[in-house]
Amino acid sequence: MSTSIKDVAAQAGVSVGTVSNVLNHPARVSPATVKRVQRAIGALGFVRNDAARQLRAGASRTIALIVFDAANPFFTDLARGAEDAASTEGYSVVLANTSESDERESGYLDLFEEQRVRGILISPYGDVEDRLVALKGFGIPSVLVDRVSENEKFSSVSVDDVAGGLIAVEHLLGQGRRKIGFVGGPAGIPQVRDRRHGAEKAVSQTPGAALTVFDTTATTVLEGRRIGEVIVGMAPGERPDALFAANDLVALGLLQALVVSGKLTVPDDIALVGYDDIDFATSAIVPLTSIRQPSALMGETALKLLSDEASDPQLKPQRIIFQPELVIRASA
Amino acid sequence: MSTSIKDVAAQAGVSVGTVSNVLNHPARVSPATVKRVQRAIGALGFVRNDAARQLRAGASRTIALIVFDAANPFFTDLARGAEDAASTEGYSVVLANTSESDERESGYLDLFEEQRVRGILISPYGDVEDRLVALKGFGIPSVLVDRVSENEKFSSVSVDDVAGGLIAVEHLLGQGRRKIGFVGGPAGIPQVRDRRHGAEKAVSQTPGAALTVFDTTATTVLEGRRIGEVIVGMAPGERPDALFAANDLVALGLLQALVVSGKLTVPDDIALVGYDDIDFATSAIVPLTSIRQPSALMGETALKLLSDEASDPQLKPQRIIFQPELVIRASA
DNA sequence: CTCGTTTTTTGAAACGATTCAATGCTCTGG
DNA sequence: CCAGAGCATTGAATCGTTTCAAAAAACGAG
Repeated sequence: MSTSIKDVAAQAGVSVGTVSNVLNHPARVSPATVKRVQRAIGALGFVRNDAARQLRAGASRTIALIVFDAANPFFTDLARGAEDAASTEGYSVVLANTSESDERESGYLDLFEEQRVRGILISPYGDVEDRLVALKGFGIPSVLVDRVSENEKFSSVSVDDVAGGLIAVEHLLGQGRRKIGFVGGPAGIPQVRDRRHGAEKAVSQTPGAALTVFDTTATTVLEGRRIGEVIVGMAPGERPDALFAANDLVALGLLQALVVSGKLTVPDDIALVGYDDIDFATSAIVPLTSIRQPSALMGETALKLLSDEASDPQLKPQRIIFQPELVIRASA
Repeated sequence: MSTSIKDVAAQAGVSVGTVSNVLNHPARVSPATVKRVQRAIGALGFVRNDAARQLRAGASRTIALIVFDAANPFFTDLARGAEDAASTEGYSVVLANTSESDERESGYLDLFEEQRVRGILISPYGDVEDRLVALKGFGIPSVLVDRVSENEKFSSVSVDDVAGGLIAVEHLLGQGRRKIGFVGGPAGIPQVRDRRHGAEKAVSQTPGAALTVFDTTATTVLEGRRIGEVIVGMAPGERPDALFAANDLVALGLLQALVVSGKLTVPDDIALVGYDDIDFATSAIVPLTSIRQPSALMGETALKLLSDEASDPQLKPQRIIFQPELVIRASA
């Protein structure tokens, strides 16, 4: 049906081996022949059949990136970093969004296993480490992103959330605030837990400082608003003079509730620090001080680790932990 | 290296043809044999090699979705719709994000052509119709999303943005507002142009109504804020009593500027309608009245069209246009 | 002009599945 | 007991590349 390498060979008057060499190792072929073959390719509109190539060559040039929430700006930034790195290394990245479904996550793992992708970048949703071990045995390496490997079997790229919580609250303490509120939850989420631990650590190092925890059922704008209203309703003596939110969505919700009330100003009455430094943080009513994670760099790094592991499967797993960074704006 | 269908056949004591039938046409094989083969598959940890399958069978079960901004909630919703539909039709969807780069868009088209994907869902960024025509001749159909096909060669799924503009402004007029402001730009973007045309149409149908256009350089929160400050600074007599924003980001920016000024209230002094109904619209300071596009449904529909076209290439292109819907909240 | 070396080209053998005509087997009815 | 129908199974051919040992061609030195 479609033109194959054989047709190209006939058209150019060379053997199929030569055409293949033009495609994959041009240096081995004389310049004149290269030109002739390329002309034939152009004339016939030949497109290499990747399935056949992969079947024979064994390895694909595709890397899969599996995330559980493609809508989260953090992941889209990370994806962009991975794509950039991939294109310089000669790989292509395809994205799979599992929409927080175990079933779909496992379905995509099946798909990519059948496709024999070169490697998998994954921010796991369900419990997939066993599955990834099997894939590794099968010759498909993985690198975890935004999550460290529990059994040390995989390389991972993540951020030190304890440090993030620490610098956020240290910043608030440094401005003389003493009654700190931590807003976030549920406590089961590793990221939330770590950020809170960092906050507790900072408070415990400063005499006279205290931390109150406001638990949320999710890290959303709505939950932030709910807590914000609670705080507005508190007696002035009880009320925190600074808030650290588990992420920027929660922080934006808090901000809205405080501003709308008309009773409290940010940062004069209450200072506020968020987490993630999403685009919206800059353009909030009061531009938000936040903790930035190097999302694109994380994607880039993860891809490089994966690429290294793909070329040398013996490589032992590396754990890379980035340090977050405080971005000071108007809210604290 | 890894186990092949041949190993499974040996283990189960059947021929390779039978193993293949178990995998693809279980009905043709006796139940006892199916069971025996499946046991062998399990014991050996066999995973079908998709490259070999595709090489022989000709067609892949993968559909590519190419978008130029994976961070836009509209596209992530659309992707979710497409994925849902795909899984019921037995396809898998992989995402490619071109990040508004012509070069990358064309690179992904190359990749998917080599991979012989079953079809392509694309929200084009650059000028790729010629490229898509070539792909079609090659046996790979495409369906355009959120953009109609200029040359009628492709099926498309989009939204009637003129109608969207019309119902938005009719709603404002219905509340007695007469001095309408349209905020959006640049005028070159098809979506912006159409929404504005709809607004003009509504105004022209109502005696005494007038439309002022506030041009923006991009549809962002920042630009919305900028215009919002301009409007706050206008003399009360000149000032619009209602605003229609080209999208929700602009609307949120406007809202922030108006609220922060403390001089104007929404919706009493100025009513406000946005477009897209993004998640943030609900949780804005004043919950935003907006125009909703059925993004997930659009993805679902596009995938079905593509699936139909994949099974019958003769099918003539269909143009499906959804009607947008007014979602009334507090801002107008 | 010849011999040895290097560069270029050749072509057949994989890769691992699917397909399909051919064969083997099991019933059923006469 | 046999012919014929209907299932189940077989296995060789095939898809379009890449690979690599071997052949051919080109080149240089003596």
